[in-house]
Amino acid sequence: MDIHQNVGSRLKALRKRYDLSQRKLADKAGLTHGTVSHIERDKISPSIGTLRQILDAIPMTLSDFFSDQGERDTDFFYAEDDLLDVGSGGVSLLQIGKNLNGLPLQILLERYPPGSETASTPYRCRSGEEGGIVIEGEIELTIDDRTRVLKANEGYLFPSHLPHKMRNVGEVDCVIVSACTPPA
Amino acid sequence: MDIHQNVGSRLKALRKRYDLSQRKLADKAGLTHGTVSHIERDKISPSIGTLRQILDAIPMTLSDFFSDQGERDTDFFYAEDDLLDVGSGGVSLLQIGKNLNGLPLQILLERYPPGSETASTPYRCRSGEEGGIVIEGEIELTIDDRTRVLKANEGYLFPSHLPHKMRNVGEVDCVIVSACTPPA
DNA sequence: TGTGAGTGTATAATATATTATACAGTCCAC
DNA sequence: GTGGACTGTATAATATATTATACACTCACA
Repeated sequence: MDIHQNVGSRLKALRKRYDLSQRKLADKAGLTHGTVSHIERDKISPSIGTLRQILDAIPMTLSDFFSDQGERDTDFFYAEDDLLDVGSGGVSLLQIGKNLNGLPLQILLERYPPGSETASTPYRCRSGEEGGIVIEGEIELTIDDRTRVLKANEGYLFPSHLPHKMRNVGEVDCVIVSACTPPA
Repeated sequence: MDIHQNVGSRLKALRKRYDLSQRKLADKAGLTHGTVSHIERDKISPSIGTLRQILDAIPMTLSDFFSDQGERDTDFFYAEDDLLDVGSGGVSLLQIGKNLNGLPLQILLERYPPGSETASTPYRCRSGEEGGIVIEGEIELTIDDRTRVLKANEGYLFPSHLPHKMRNVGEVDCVIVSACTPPA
């Protein structure tokens, strides 16, 4: 009963972030504040049902609760210089936020020069979704053996675990805004 | 359907998929096979520690265990006509995918005419993140009492539970690509 | 037929989680 | 100061999870 690493501190941080007292949270969840106190101090390992009750009251999913969520930025705005380039080769991938660890959302401003492409590796992500919208130019997108060319104002959306590949078959840069969750 | 999804059937399917008997799994996890049996038939709600032991033996993370991996759309590509307008007033919000129910990711192509704005209501979302990138024009964005004007290629990212408001204070349309998770 | 090695289930005994309390500290109004 | 409404913690009593069994069933093989 000492092996539950961080359920307690996680719950406490979560509760604080939503500005709830142990009693308020316990009321919403239909539990007693003592239980919340026990859990937060890692005195007990709550049952799934109990934790689900608590998270439903916040609300938050069990999956999100257990996905590592570190401290988050308090800086909400990002100038162009604040975007972090995580691309390689000729491809530019500008990411919103430098410290995404644990954040459930990654947004990228992508620019593909003519002829450039992303690796065709299956790139086995965790469960999650990935999608985007083409802003300028054209891109050939292959998802799980299905290929299509997308133009400006067209989009895509697929589960991240599928192998996928981007290739700019046009003659001008292709600009895409993409989002995926959770970040790999 | 996921509110009361049973841990039991999920664990049983998982165990079967890895071709393990209740005893083999229990041994690996350092538990008794009776416990596994109880859990699979939903006779008990296991403690987090116990479930973690079991999943470690498979292995699988708690987050992945609770993440819904149900059937989803097999249509990955979206032409401009396939985007669903969920906006109101003068604001156009084109959503990728018509049937997002249960999907953890919503991507929007937003267009704000000069002078238009989104409701200033706190708009208390579920937990999650929301962010975006300005493509054209300028937008005045207010997040939790902080206000800033963003131009093209600038972005924003914040936890969805904070009150926020958009207003186009420029003289041309403002185009934004945004993403949020989970969809409200 | 058996016998042995598998399966999963059912049930008391025991360990643990959850409740119902009491307690101590903080903050604010008066 | 004093009272009241909050915090969060600590500890017995109770409810529940987990264990240690026993049991019934299937399948392969002699």
